[in-house]
Amino acid sequence: MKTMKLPKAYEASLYENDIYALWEKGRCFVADPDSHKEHFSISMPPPNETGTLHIGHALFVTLQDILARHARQQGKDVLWLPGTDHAALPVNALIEKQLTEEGTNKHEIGRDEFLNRTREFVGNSRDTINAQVRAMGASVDWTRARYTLDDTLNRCVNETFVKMFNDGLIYRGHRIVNWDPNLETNVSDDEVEYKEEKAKFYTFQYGPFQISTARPETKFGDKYVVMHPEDKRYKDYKHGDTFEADWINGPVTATIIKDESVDPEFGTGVMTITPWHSQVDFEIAERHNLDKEQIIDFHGNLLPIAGEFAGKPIGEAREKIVDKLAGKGLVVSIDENYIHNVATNSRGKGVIEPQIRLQWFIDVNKPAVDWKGKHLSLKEVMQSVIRDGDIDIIPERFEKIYFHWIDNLRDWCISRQIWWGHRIPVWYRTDTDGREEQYIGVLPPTDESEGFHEWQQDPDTLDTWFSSALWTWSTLIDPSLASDYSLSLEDLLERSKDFQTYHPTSVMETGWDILFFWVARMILATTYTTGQVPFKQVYLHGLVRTEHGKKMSKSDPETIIDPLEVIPEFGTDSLRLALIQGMSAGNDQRLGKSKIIANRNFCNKLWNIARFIEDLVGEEGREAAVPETPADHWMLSKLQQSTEKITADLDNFRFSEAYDELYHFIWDDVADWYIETSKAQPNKALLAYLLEAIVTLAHPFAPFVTETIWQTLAWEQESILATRETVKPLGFSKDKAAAFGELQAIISESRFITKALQVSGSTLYHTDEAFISDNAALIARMARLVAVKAVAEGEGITLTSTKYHCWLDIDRSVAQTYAAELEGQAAKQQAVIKQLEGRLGNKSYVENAPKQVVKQSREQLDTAKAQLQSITAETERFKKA
RNA sequence: GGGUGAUUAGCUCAGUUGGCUAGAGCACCUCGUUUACACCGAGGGGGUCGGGGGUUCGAGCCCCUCAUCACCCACCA
Repeated sequence: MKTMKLPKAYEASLYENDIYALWEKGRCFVADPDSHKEHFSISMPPPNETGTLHIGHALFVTLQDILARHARQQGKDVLWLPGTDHAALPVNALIEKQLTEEGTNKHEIGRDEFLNRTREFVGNSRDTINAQVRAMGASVDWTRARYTLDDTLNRCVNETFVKMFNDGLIYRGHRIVNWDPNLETNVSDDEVEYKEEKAKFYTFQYGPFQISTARPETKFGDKYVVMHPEDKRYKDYKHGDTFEADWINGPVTATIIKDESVDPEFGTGVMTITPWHSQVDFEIAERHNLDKEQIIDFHGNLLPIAGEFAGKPIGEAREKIVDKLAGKGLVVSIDENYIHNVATNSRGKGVIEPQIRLQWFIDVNKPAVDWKGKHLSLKEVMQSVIRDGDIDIIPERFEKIYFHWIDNLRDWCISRQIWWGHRIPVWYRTDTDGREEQYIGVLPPTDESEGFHEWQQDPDTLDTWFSSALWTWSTLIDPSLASDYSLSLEDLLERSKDFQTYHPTSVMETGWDILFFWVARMILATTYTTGQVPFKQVYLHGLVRTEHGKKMSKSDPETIIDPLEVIPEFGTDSLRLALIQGMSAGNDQRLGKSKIIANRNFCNKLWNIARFIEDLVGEEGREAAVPETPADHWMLSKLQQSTEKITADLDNFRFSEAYDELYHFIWDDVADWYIETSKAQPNKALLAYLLEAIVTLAHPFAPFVTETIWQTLAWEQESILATRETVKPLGFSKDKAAAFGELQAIISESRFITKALQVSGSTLYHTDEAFISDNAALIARMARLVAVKAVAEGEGITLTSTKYHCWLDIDRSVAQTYAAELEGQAAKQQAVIKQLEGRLGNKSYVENAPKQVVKQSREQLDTAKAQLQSITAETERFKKA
C-alpha cells in the first residue's frame, strides 16, 4: 500500500475489511493482565443472538470503542470484552414461530429436538452478529469472547442460584405472576408494558351493592365485596357480614371485607375481587386470608366454574355474560368510553393474564448481604452503592429514576416456562408414597436410593436477565478453572487472573432503556456474589430515532437507518461520527442520511489532508520537526489546545463536544489555515509531524480512515496506529503563535472587503512594516491579492482590525458603497463598548467577578475601542472624499 | 396519580461548575476551478435561547410559575 498513489476520494469499502484484519492479526486488542500499565476494562453489552446488527448496536459499539481506543492512547492496558446473549424469550418465540409455519409445535418435537434446533440457529446468528461488530470497528478482545449460555457462565449461574438459595434469598411459592398465554410463560414486572385502550365499563347490581368492572368474564368466582372501612355510605355493613346475591350462574353467598386499599372516590366505592387474576385483589386476599379461585386457564379460556361458558375464550364470552346479566336485570349501566390500561408482554406483544403459579423468586427485602460492615437486603445494597458514590451514573438524573424503581421493586420472579435458557438447578423425586424430595445443587444429584423414583429436574428455565446480571464477572472467570468442580465459587473468583485484574470494570456503557432490566440487576447480583460493584461508572446513552423523531421500527422500513446498508455505501467511520455528533448523555437523538453524508465528507477531508502532505513531504517526513514561521508556532499551539480539550472531554464522556473540537480543529485550523499557508511557506517535517498528530487524535473517532492513512505513510515503518499512544507535544513560542493571529486578521479583512465590493486584483499597501514585508507572499496568496507592497504614504481602504497600518488600493468611487458597511460595524462596536463600559463601571462587578473575567473585559474593551477608532477614522476619510 | 426530560437560526441539535458580543451541521444567498479535497474554497444573511416573574454585578444555564411535546413509573375495580 505504501507506494500507491492515493485516489482523490476516500472509498471506505476498499480498505475497511483489510484494516480490521490487520488489527486482529496484529493482536492489537488483546488485553494483557500481566502488563505494568494501568488496567481499563469495559464489558460489552452482549447483543441478542436473534438477528442482525441494528443502529442501537452501532451506537454502543461506537461509544465504547472511542473509550477503549482513547484509553489505549493514554497508555492503558485495555480489556473490552465482547459476547452475545442467548436471549431466551425472543429466540424461543422465533423458533416457535418457525415450528408453527412448518405445521408442528414444540410439544410435538420434544425438548431435546427443540434445543438442538435452537442451538443451530443461534450458532449462525452469533457468527453473523460478531462479524457485524467487527465491521463497526470494535476494538474488542475476541480471544475472550463469551456467550451467556456457555459452560463457564452456566456454572456461574448455578453457583449463584445455589448460594442465594442457601442464604434464603431464593424461594419457591404460589404467587401471582404476569402470565403470557401466547408464549406460555410468565414474565417479570419490568417486561410488562401497559397500553391505553378504550373499553366498556359495566356497572352491575350485586346484592345490595353496585359494582363496576371492565372484565365481566372474571367475575364468576367473586364472593367478596370490598369497601373502605371509613366509607360512611356503607357504615351499616360490618366486616365479615354475609349476604345473598343473584349472580351470573345463580345465587351466591358473599362476604363483606373492609380494606383501606379501596378508593371511596372511584365508582361506587365498592368492588368485588378476583384474587387469582389481579395483583391488587391477590394482595387484599392475602391480607384477609380469603379464598382464591382460578377462573381462566393458562390458554386464556374459561374454566368449569363459568358453567355454560366453560371452555370459551374470554374475549368471546364477555358480551354473552353481559347479556345474561342483563336478562336478570342486573346491568345498571354501561360506560362506552372507559379508558383503561391493558397489560401486554413487551417482548411477545401478547396480552398478560395475571395468574397464580408456583414459581421461583428472589427476595429483595431479606437482609442477607454483608456490605461494608452491615447486613443488608439486596434492595438496600442497590441503594447504598449509588448513594455512597461507589457507582456514578451519568447523566446523574437517572440516579433518581433508579431509586424510584427500587422503591417500587417487588420480589423478582426468575423462573420461565420456556425451554431455551439456563435450566433451574433444582431436582425433585418422590418416594413410593408420593412424598416429594427436593435437591438444589450446582451439579445434578447422583444418588439413586431405593424406594424413590428418578430425579426430575425442574422444567423451568431462568429469566435471561439472571445470567446477564452476572455478565461483568462471570465473563472473567477462567474457563479451565470453571470445569473443575472441586473448586468453590470463591476459589474461582480468587484464582481467575482476569477477574482479579479487570473487575470491577471501569465503566458500563449502555442505553437508559435497560437501566432496570440489566444495570440494576448487575448491581444486585454482582455485589451479592463477589462483594464488589460490577463497574465504577455507568454512562447511559439515548435511543436513536428516525429523522422525524419516531422509533425506528421494522414496519416502517423507509425511515430505518440500517448500518448494514450505510457501512458499504458511506463507510463505518461516517456512521460512527454521525452517531456521536450532537449526541448528549441520556438524550434520544435523530439520525438521517444528511448527517452521515456530512461526516463522510469529513473523512474525505482527512484523506485529502493526508494526500496533500504525503505528496509534498515524501521522504523528508523522517526529519525532526522544528517550528519556524508564526504559522508553525500557531499550529502547534492549536494542536496542544485541541488535544487537551478532546482528552478532557473524552475523560468526562462528552463525546459530542470532543468530536466538535476535533472536527473544527482539523477542518478549520489544519486544512483551511495551516495547509493553505503551507502552500506559500511549507515546513515539511512539521507537516509530517502534524499529520501523525491529527490521525492519532482522530483515531478513536474514525479508526478506519486514520489507520488507512497511517498505512500509506512513506516515512513510517511497519507500525499500527491502533496501538500507538498520543503523539508527544512539540514546544512553541506563544508570541509567535499570537503573531499569526495578526496575519489571520489582515487576511480575513482583506477577503471581506474585496468580497463585499466585488473587486479583484487589489494590492495591499503598508507603511513599510517589517512584519508585513516578511509575510507578504503569504498574505497575498491567502487573501488573493496581486501584491503586498511597502510605500511611504497612500490612499485606499484602511484595514481596521489590525494594529499595522495597511490599506487596499481600491478606487474611492467603488469604495463608497463600503461606507454603509462601515457604519454598521461602527454601531456594532459602539454597542459592545457601551455594554463593556457599563459592566466595568459597576463596582459590584469589578469587586465580585473573578479577576480573570474582569481582565478579559478590559482587554475586550480596549480592542473594541481601538477598532472603533480605526473605523471612525476610515469613515471620516470617506466623508471627505 | 407520581416523576423525568425537551422547548436555542428554516430543519436537526451542542452549549461542562452562571462570565456569551449565543455556536455547529444541513439548508439558503453571493463569488470562485488557486499545485489536497466540488465529498471543495472564500464571503454573507438568519436567533428578544417557549411565556411570565425572581435571585445575581452578570442568567440559555439557578429558583418559582404557566404552556406545549416526549418519555418513564404506578395503576383504580
